[in-house]
Parts: sequence; structure tokens; C-alpha cells
Amino acid sequence: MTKSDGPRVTDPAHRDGMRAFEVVLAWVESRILAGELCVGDQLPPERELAKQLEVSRAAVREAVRTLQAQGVVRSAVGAGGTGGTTVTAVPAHALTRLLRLHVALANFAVDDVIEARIAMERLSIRLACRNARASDLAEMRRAIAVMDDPEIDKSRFNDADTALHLAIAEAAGNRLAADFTGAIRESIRGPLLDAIRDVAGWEDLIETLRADHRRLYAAIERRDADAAESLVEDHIRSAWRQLRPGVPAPMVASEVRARR
Amino acid sequence: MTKSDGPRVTDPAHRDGMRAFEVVLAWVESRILAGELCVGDQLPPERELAKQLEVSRAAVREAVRTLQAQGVVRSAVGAGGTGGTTVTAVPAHALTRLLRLHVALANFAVDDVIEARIAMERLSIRLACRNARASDLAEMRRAIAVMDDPEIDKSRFNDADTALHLAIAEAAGNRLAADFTGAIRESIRGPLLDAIRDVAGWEDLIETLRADHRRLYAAIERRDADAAESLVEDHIRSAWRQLRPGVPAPMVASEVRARR
DNA sequence: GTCGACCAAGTGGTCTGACCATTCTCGAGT
DNA sequence: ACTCGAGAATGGTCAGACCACTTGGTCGAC
Repeated sequence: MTKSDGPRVTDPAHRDGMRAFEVVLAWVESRILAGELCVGDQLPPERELAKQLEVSRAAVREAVRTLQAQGVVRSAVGAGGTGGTTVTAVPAHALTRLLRLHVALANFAVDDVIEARIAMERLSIRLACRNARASDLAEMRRAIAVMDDPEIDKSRFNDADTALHLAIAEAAGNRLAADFTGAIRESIRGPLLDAIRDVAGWEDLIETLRADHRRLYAAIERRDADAAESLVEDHIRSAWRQLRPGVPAPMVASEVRARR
Repeated sequence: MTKSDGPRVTDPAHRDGMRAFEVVLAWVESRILAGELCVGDQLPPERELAKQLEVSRAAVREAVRTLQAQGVVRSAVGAGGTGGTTVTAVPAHALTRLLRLHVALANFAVDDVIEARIAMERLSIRLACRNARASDLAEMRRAIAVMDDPEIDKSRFNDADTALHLAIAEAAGNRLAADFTGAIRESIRGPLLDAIRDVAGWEDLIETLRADHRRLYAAIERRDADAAESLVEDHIRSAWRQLRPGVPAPMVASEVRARR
């Protein structure tokens, strides 16, 4: 073992136990928290950032991947303004992937996710009653019309159902609520489709859902937030109960707060 | 949005326009979604996975970083059972980082976050009324006792406040609601501390908060879900209104903002 | 002068091969 | 039977090279 006499001092100074990619991560995040990096700004080129922070380019890339997974940056090849790594703000995709994986890992129980979904959609629909504009209402009608197709298959019905609930969330004007609603919906898409495929009495269920949606839309159109809030909770809860007959939806099933 | 986001025509054909690290990502995620990879399982060693998927080890590492950012895996050096990359399920940290960064980027307006927080904590406290055990109640009392210290400073008071709300969320028994509540709370920690520092009439405010917390705890202890739900909404809303006197904090304040 | 083809530069994307640091395993020596 | 050290396995890091893509300019043909 000829311990070749390389200088190789390894300069452990600034990295207080931090891994190399964490140094880069800290650099970027501190600038974002401080407001020095805003949406639309560009990060330095990877080679330059590596030199500046005294880490390898691979470490920079690992940090960029982390930020990308959080929906904070976007990378594009090429020279000029379009190329490079830019700060963005697209948390919806990141949230969706995160929730979906953790639902699949059974870390989040589907019933718990449903409860959170109800809480979030009650907020969304209340806000939608206040804020929905004509174009938002049109979007909801479009989704409802798709579901009214008598020939529609289960998968397309579910997609249109998602589109309706998403349109409501968008109409609310609360980005966090909307993104979270979308992420929740996508995260349980697999289990939901499984349940729909196996459910007995699909024809009855689909008619119930159509009626629910019509009532939901009517409440929003007449800006009746209390009714809409109550309707959306009952809608989600009863649909899920029918889809999972073995699991009698927990929590406040007893209370029938029929406020109108 | 071009449809060919990652061209790669010249390589060994298997990757259908996918970047190398995406191949690894897809390999892992599909196995998780299929239930073949569960919490506690180990990924193959990086070198082996790279050979198996015909990508470089660097590509494998970038994918692992992505999964790590989502709280899906954990890496440890060393040989034997403890070393290697294991599937975990720690979404709280990932959720927190994600929310905090996007709040800092002004992608999620603080007022919107507060609304989502109210919706989530109403759910949590309702569940806590049903599920809280003696140890959970003790944890809440502990946080309240810390806040009762007449000498307490603002920062420590805020931390204890967070601990109380977190204890409630934990007592609910809904992991998603608890993790999301914690992430929300952490994401607005900075703005909150700023507001607390600048607020006029801190002595009055802190007494109001203490009284709120006592009422909150009493409602949980007597399992009065309806009262608790109402109290927690009023508590959060009134506190935030006092901290941001300029913003009347109605249901929604999410207006389109043109940044730069 | 105008337009198109081409080339140079700069960017992220990928690969190779090496070495380092940490941790476990197991066998030699006591 | 016990202890300790060498080796192996693993993630962490690095340097350097090349590829693919995009932009922006230059230069020639018309």
C-alpha cells in the first residue's frame, strides 16, 4: 500500500458535518428564505456553483435534484436565457408524488386521507361559493356534463369527477387548498379505481353521484356556503362508504348537522 | 411545454425518452406502488442497481436523492444490515421543507396557509376529542404550563404554542392531518415570529392566548368536539387578526399578485 | 440587403473510474 | 472463550471527459 504522498488536505473547514450536497442545499435555501432568490431567478451554472462552494459538480447536481423534487427549481439544457436552472414554484406535482408514495407505503391510511380530503374540500367549496366566477362555474358544468354521458366508463367517470372537485378547488382561489386537494385525489386514485371496479351496484351509485353533483353545483351557484359545505361532506363520506362497505367510515358519521 | 422533454434517442433503447435518473426513479416507484417494496426493505446497493438498470452510479444517486427528499428512503454507510439505502416513511420532514420553501417563494400566501391550517386543525381537534388518551392530555397540559410562565419570552412562547397544537394533532391519530399541521406551522414560523416581534400590546395578546388555550383544553378534556372545533377556529383567526392588524383576515385574501 | 445554413459557445445530462469514510464480519492470535 | 485487527461492503465524494441541446452570431448564397 504505497500511500502516495498526495497533499489532499480535504479542507474540512466550512462543512460542519454537512454532506457536500447539503452545503449546496443550504446555500440555495438560505437565499430563498432570505428573499434573495425569487421565482424566475436563475441559479448559477452547475460548474460555477461547484467551484464557488468548493464541492464537486456531482454534489451540486444531487442538491438540484432534491430541489427539483420539491418543485422549487426547473432545469433546462441549452445556452442563453432559456437554459440553466431556474427557480420555479410548482408544488402541485411534488405534493402529488409525495402523497402517492406515502399512501402506497401505507404510511397514510386511506381512511385518514379521506378525512383530510373532506376537511380540505369543505374549505374549498366554502371559498368557491364566495369567489367562483362565471368561467369557474362553466368548468364545473363541463365536468358534470361529461359524467352525464350514459355511455361513460368507470375510469373516465372518475377522471371527470376529479375534474369537478378540482374545478371547485381552483375556484376557491386558495392555492394551497387546491394543490393539496389535487394531490390527495391523485394519491388515492389507484385504491379508488380498484374499489370502483369491484363495487356492486355501480348503476345505482353513479346515479347517486350525479344527483350529488347537481346539488353541489346548485348550492355553489346560489352562493349557499353552509349548504355546500354540508353537501360535499355527505357526498364524499357516503360515496366512500359505498365503495368500502367493509369499512364503516369512522369519525362523525353519527352527527347529521343538516344545517341549511 | 414540449412533449419531448427528455430526448435520448441514441442510447440503448430501453429508456423511452426518460432521463437516466428517471429510469431509476420509475423502477423504485413502480415497485413501491406495486407493494413489492415496503417500509424496512432495502434497495440494492448503488453499484449493483446501476449495473442492473444500465445507468451510471451517479444517475442512481440522483434518483436516491429525489426519493430522500420525499422522505421515502434513508441512506446509511457501512456494511451489513445497518448500511445501505432503506425504504422508510418519514414524510413530515419532507412536507415541512416543501411548504416552507413555497411559502418563502410567496407561492402560497400566508393568509391562504392560515385558512388551510384552520381547516386541518378543526379536523384534528374533533378527532382528538374522540381519541385523546391520558398521555396526550398530559402533553397538552405540559405545553400550557410552559406558556403560563410569566417570564417567558416571545420565541419560547411560540414554540410551546406550536407544541400544544402539535400535541392536539398527534392525539387525533390521523397521521396525515398531524404531519400537515406540523408542516404548516413550521412553514409560517418565520412570518409568525416577525409578526409577534412587532405586535403592539403583546401583554394583552398573550393573556388572550392563554385563556384560549385553557378553554381549548377544557373542551377536549370534556370531549366536546363541537365546542372545540369552534374554539380552535376562533382562536387561530383572532390571533392572526391581532398579529396582522393591516389585514382584516377574512375568509380569503388570495388575490393574484404580480411578482416583479 | 435579406435570408438561410452553419458553427461556436454555454448549458444540463451522463458516464467512468477512482478514492475516502464508515461499519460490519470473521478469522487469527491470545 | 475472548479480543482485536484485516478485509469487505456500502454510501459519499471527486475529477475529468464526452454527449445532446439551445442560442446567437457569422458568413455565404441569392
